Amino acid sequence: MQEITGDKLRGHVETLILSSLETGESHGLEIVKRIEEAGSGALRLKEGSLYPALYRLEDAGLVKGTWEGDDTRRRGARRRLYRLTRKGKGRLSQARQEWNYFVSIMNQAMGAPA
Amino acid sequence: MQEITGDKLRGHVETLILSSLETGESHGLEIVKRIEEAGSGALRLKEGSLYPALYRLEDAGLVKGTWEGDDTRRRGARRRLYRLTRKGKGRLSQARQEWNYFVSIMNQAMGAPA
DNA sequence: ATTTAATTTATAGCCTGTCTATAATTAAAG
DNA sequence: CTTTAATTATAGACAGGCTATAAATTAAAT
Repeated sequence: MQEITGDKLRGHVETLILSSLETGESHGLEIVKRIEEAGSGALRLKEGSLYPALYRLEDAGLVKGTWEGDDTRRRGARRRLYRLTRKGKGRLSQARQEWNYFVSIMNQAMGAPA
Repeated sequence: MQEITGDKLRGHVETLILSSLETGESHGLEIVKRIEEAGSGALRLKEGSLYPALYRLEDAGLVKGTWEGDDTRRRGARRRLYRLTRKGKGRLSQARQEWNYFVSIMNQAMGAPA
C-alpha cells in the first residue's frame, strides 16, 4: 500500500525514534533509515520533522546526543550520535502500552473486523 | 487508561464520523456520543473539531446534511442530520483498509509484541 | 591547489487539523 | 418575560510534520 505520512504520524514520531534507538545508538539519517526499514518502506520521516523531534527528545532527557569522534574518515558533516537514556527506555515502554490502547479503542470505534 | 485526544486523532476523525453514521443518519452531538460510546468513553471529539470535519465531509460529498423538520418539538437550535452517501460508504471501507495497513506498519516499526 | 560532489546537520516558515472559548439560535420551564 | 437547556457555529491559538534551503565538513576529481 502507499506511504504513511503527515497527520497520521502526529503523536507517533517520537515513539518511532525511541524505538529505532533500542538496537543501539545511531545518528539522524540512520535513524530515518532504520524507521523506513522497520516499516517496510512505508515510513519515510523527513529531516524537517526528524531533527526538531530529536531536540525535543534530548530536551526531555529521553535521548542523549554526543558528537562522533573526528577520527572517523568519511565525507560530510560531523554526525551526532543519539542513544536512549534510562528515562527514554521507560518512556518507550509506556508509549507502547499507549499505542496498544489507542489501537484497541480505535478498532472498536471504527467497527473494524475483529 | 486515559483519554485519547489531540494529535493522535489527527487524520482519523473523519473516518470515525463516517463510521458512526453507518448505523443510520444522525446529528452533530449525537455523532459525538456515538463515537464516545463506540470508543468505551476514551474518545471525546470536541465541537470545534466536529463541525469543521462535518463540513469537509459534506464538501467532499461523503455525507449529506439536511435540516431536521421543525415539527420536532424540543429545546435548542435546529439540528442538522447527516447521512452517508454512496461515495461516503466507499470511502469508509477504503479508510478501514488504510487503518489496518497503518496499524500493521506501525506495529512492525514500534517493535510491538506480535 | 582548487573545485566539485557527497553526506549530514540545521532551521525558517508553511500548512492543516484539533482545541479552547465564545456566541448565536431556538424552544421549553419557571 | 427571563432563565435554562440543547445545538450549531466560528474565530483564533497552537503544535508538529512538511518543504525548501543553507551551512558544515571532507573525500574525490581535475
